Amino acid sequence: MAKKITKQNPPPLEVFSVADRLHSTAIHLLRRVRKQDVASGEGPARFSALSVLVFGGAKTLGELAAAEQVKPPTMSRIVAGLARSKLVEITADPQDGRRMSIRPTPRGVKLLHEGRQRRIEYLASHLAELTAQELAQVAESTEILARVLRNWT
Amino acid sequence: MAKKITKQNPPPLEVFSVADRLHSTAIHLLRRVRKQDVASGEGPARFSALSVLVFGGAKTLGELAAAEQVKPPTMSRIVAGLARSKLVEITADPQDGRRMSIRPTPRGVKLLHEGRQRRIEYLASHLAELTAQELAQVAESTEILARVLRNWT
DNA sequence: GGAATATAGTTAGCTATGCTAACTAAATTC
DNA sequence: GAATTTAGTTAGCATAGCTAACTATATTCC
Repeated sequence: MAKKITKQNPPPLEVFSVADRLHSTAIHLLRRVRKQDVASGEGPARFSALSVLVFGGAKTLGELAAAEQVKPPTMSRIVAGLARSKLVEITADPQDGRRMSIRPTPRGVKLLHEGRQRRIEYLASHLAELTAQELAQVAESTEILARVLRNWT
Repeated sequence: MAKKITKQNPPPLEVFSVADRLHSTAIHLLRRVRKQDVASGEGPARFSALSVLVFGGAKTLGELAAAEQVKPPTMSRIVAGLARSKLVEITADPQDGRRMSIRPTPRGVKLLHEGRQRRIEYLASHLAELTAQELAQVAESTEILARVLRNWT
């Protein structure tokens, strides 16, 4: 197993510097890309929730809230907005009358893919200035961070 | 000079895949870290604007809005909030009565540094699970992306 | 079986952040 | 000195986050 730096040995200064720059870079990257999402008529929170449904299948409201790291009332409103735009449909759980099953409509799937396409094309057009090597580095680093996020408490 | 992929040759599929995962990872990373910022009593937009002032010195409202990529009315309200909390002070420009000069107060500088510390410690505590090699990879990739952002139109 | 408790979601109401449209006030141009 | 431009504000709308308090259904426990 690879050597791991754990919380028992406090992290070296280098980690703080990386954390700081990573944070600032992530903020400014998203601030730009977010505007593309808004062009679809749905805000980023709705978009992100819809993408969980499209790629992860039907979910209850609580599961969606947990996946998106927001509280149930917040997700309740996001889902209400998606339902109003007919991007998701909601059915009652026959086993448990308190639960709802939320699933994307064909319209929802279509809108997600279009928005995703628009956003990715925008980001990709800027990543296109990178060399193949740099792109590979960004790709690898993204996977590393995605793993950190999965282990996040 | 290294081979560059330019907009003249459309980007390969790989770029889209990286763009997509980068976007999703950035969203989820920030969603977690944002909660630490809120713990300081000021929201992320105020925090970010304050950091521009602390590291970049006094600015007019328009300059701040441009730096933060928001419209003037939005920045007007952010600055009003910072002023209400006595984190910035505002003086009129003696040369041009329409312009305002916004600068951080000592209290603002202190709060920024504390919040930054808290947020960075939080992020760093999770980056601490990485090996030195992985951390270096994330660091390098962050610099690459920061460069892309600087060149962004 | 029925009361107490736990769980899933909603409603109400607050704050913050984004926008556009329309305004005020100061500076500049003609 | 009138017209225009520029800097910032105000008003009003929508999204998105929260907590507190509510409803309705399930479960537990006597």
